Amino acid sequence: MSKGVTPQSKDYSTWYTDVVIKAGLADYGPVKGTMVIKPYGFALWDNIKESFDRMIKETGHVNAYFPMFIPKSFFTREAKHIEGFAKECAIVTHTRLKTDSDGSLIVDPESRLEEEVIIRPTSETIIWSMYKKWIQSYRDLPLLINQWVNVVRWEMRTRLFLRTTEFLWQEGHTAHATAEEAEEETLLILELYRQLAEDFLAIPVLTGLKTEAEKFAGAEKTYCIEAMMGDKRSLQAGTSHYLGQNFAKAFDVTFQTKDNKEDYVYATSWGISTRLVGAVIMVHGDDKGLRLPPKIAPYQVVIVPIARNKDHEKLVKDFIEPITFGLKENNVRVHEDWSDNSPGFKFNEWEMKGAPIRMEVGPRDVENNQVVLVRRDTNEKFNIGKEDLLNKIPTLLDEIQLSLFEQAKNFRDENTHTINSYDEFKDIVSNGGFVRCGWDGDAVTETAIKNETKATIRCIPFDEQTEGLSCIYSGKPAKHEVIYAKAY
RNA sequence: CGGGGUGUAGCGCAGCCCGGUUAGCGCACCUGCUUUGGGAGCAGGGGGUCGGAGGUUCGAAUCCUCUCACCCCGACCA
Repeated sequence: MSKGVTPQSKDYSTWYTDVVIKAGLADYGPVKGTMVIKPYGFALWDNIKESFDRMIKETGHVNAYFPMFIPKSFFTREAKHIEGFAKECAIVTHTRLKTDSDGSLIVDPESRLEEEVIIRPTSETIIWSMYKKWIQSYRDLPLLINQWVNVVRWEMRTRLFLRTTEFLWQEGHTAHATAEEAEEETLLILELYRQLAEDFLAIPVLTGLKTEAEKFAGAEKTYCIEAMMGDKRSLQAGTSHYLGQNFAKAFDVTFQTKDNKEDYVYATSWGISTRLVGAVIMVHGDDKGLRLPPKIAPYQVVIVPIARNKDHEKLVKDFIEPITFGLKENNVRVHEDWSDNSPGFKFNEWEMKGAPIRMEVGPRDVENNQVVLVRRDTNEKFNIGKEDLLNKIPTLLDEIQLSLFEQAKNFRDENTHTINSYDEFKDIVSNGGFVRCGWDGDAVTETAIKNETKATIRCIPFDEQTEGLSCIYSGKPAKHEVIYAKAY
């Protein structure tokens, strides 16, 4: 195994894969497109999960579990929904294996299912089939259910965390008595996603609405958070859908209103996935590897002891012990690396793994009653007295969290352009970056631009300014100001 | 699904053209000693149905046929 990773400037996607593998986040599974999330990578997902789980519980949502197997017939109910997912479904057709006459293992043809079962690519259909049973009156509403599960979308090309055949996510599915309330819910969740991304993952995001072409199959409106990766391409980091009455009608979910009338239920659904781990890697990572925001880092402080002999070892160990204890008392996730590797190796290793703070402790430090701290975000290296540590570390972690966000935000802003001509547009888009420009609102224009440049409308931002703006392609008056970029 | 490529130790590869000792190298791994403030050194060691099947041959990693798998590039997706 070679040292280091392929530099970003040489080949960004190889850099990405190198980091994922060498930082020990994930590995390839035996079936094409599958991924094993290793403990260090899963810790990241666990932290994201815990944080968001807390947010939705504080806003009245509850967790449940629905089966991963969905009757095929459910998918025929909502026309656009089936159209959106038909091409990437895994289907269970048999329930048994048997040994053939020549000793090989085969699918038992006798075990063929009468109705095939679809492995969920998303759970709207099965959830709404159940909601039909659970909802009778306005008193049953709103119904605010979420689940943390795996889903399967059979993809042609895959990339670890960003696009895999099976991935983990949360999917929220809510039912409401009015359209207004459902829309409010959609936007509330979008705001929670924004907070999660910005305050927790230190990833600045644009919020806005997807165009008709880009919205979720079966939705009335799709809102999204959209982030710029280190190669200036865009990544959809979370989506929140207002479903109107589409699924209620497809699954015949009605309720009695206060004034004793019958109406279809209004719905939302929303999701974030393990793709967010990919976003963290690509937004913050550098040529040394990961740079993890402290709030998500499995270890916020990694202590590298330096000892030339057994005496030193004992000296350093005794010195570190109360530090580790004190940090843990202060809810700092700290790790002592006593592995057999050389200090130099450990420095590189923990830089690869993105630990926000490295603490070096050797005999010299013990003698001076101090330690050496190194910030992963700035490479800044400094000495600090032992007695100041417990105060300084939490502050420093906050600083790193903020500094990573600021760096990412500056990068995005520097690479976001407002432009006046289509030539300029093509130029910027081909070199990577966001373009903010006018769009006449016509799907034909959208498709034409996509075919000519491979860039898509990432979102119609909430803060759009259409006054005096004209369409970058057709020259007609702009219906919307939009963000264009090449996307993952 | 169209185009290109690769299968030899855990990983990365050489050997193949031109068949011939016991299939080799780097990294990783194991043991021991010396080391440790930016990827340590030396010595010893373990590990292979050469992707699979068939064929040619006295003899196949090497030549022929078939097959399987995976990777990269183009149309869809969180």
